[in-house]
Amino acid sequence: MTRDVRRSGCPIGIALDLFGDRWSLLVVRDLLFKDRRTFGEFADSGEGIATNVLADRLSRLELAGIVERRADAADGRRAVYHLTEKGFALAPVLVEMVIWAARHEDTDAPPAEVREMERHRARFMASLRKRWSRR
Amino acid sequence: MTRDVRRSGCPIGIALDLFGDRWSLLVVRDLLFKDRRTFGEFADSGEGIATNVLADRLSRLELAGIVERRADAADGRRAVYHLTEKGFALAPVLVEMVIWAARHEDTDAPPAEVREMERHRARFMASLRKRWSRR
DNA sequence: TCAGATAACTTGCAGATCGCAAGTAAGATT
DNA sequence: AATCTTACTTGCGATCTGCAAGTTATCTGA
Repeated sequence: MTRDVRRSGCPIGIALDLFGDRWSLLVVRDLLFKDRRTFGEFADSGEGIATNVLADRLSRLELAGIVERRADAADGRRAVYHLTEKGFALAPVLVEMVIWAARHEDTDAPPAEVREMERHRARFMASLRKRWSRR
Repeated sequence: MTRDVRRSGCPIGIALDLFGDRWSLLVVRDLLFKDRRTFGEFADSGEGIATNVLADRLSRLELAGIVERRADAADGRRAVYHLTEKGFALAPVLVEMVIWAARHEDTDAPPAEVREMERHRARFMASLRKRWSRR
């Protein structure tokens, strides 16, 4: 991923500079919807990201201020990742992606949940924020 | 881009299989917000996509049913691309990306327009749909 | 009518990135 | 002390990207 230069001032271009690839948003998804927080949990999240690529994405996301890395006080080996406010603010993007994919592709998303997030976006966002805020 | 296999049933994973890269959503953006419709217009859209990559992305987007390619009746050289309904349905994803980037990065997006799309999402979507429907 | 232009790609190639397997280093567990 | 776990890093072949230069079909102006 060669995007160390910002190629335009277009907000979509800039966003894609930061997370326009196969993996970055999957990490954000893990942090937002699943309760995965560690390197190992991301690596085992089922889609088969290579560990070198995962390490690269985590450091890019951290550099972008989307993710924050904290050392685990209880276990010195462990690093715990969290979404920053800026990272959490990507939730609407992910929610719209889920709604889109659920409608137009064949997914595993439970239809009831998708309908809930679609019809009561604000309520759903509030519940996400609640979970996120006790990070 | 090697994503000819669907790696999971996760809606976000599936969405990223289809457009998780640096360029695909920029083509959708050009079709949705700018009025670019031809290969040459996409190629000259400023972010510097290589023509071989553009050709690849257009054919993938077409295969995914996001974009439709039509021969121009008036000019036999020209191909005109359009968003399908499925492609247009990505508008909320792009809108949320614009809002996110405008708030968290330094972009060229006019603040007034961003505020408009943020405070009156439904109205903004309706105006986009109107433009799109006379495609 | 025919010699350019033009549009939409395709090709070739070097360099960057990816996926995979196998390390490594530091800290925890037994 | 030996082993396990966790978070990475390294090496390498395969794939993808960016860049420049074609190619083909169609249009346009003299």
